[in-house]
Amino acid sequence: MVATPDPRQRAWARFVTAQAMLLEHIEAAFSEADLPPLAWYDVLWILENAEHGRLRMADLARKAVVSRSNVTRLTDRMEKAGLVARSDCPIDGRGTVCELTAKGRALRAKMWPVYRKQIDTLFSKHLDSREADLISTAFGRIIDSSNQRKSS
Amino acid sequence: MVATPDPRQRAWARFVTAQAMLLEHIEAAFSEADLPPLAWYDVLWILENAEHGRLRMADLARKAVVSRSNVTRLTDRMEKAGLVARSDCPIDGRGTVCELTAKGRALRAKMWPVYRKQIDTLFSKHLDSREADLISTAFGRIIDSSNQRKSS
DNA sequence: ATATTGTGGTTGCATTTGCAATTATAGGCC
DNA sequence: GGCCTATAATTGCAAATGCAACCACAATAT
Repeated sequence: MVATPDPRQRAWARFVTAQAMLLEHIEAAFSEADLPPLAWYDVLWILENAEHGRLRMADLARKAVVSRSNVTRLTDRMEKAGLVARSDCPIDGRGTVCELTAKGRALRAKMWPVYRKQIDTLFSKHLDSREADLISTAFGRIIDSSNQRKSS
Repeated sequence: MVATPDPRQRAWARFVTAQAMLLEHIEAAFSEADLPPLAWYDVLWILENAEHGRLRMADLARKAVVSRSNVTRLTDRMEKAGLVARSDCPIDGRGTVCELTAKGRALRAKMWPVYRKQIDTLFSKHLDSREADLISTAFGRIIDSSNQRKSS
């Protein structure tokens, strides 16, 4: 490996590499526990924290950072598995609301310990709380700025 | 959004979200410039920094953090595009070495300014050098530990 | 009211990915 | 040498993804 001169570029490179490596471990852990992939967890978690456990498709897509069509297919599968339910939006005839079911809630609760364990051993374990706070605030800035570019 | 109590878990959440958002922007930038996806850049860059611009398939897979079969397909496409060339490994009859071509080198050079611009505006711009260093070292630890888990 | 333009969501199709075989060779052991 | 197991890389097939249409309805203008 050649040294990247700029510390920010090195940070970027490690950021990308770490992400890829950790996701691999996490998906493997879910798979070994006969649980669905991380993307499902994300959707369940987002819905669980939304008002009444429901969200419009587009909002769900934005929060989960996936494309519209992708969230359609994702919820197709999850609906088939009984984890969410779709219904027409009462205030917008075009819209659809995606709602968490009790089964979905239960699955999220079941997935969390597996996920948490991976986060702890792969990630949290290697950070002191000062570092964690710094990473949070720095990435918070990055996310905000990236969000603003959405309009373009 | 509900507040995640543990600062490390919040850091994790933002880490994952930021990654997804930034990759979206970066892929879009490559696409708009009629350039191939980031995965190709990664392979080209890895080869360019390897001895003689060549690497065994398995090593390439490890460095690029992709599965074996995936790297096979990736190099299939890149070979078809004339960016890399495969040949039998002289010291291991099973092996294949993947070598960067002049065309591949040229494409990497052409992609870099586009990539760099995205890294700068989306990522580097929001970090001071102290933060960048901290992120580098923290993620360096995380990557090392994750690598050690590979053996299991 | 009617036309026009915009937005929400889904679908079709091509590309890409992941996983489980499969093939070919290496390396140790007898 | 012959046998057994392990490793390198590829392939087939199913699943997931991205993109460009597409349909239905909303919102605005006239």
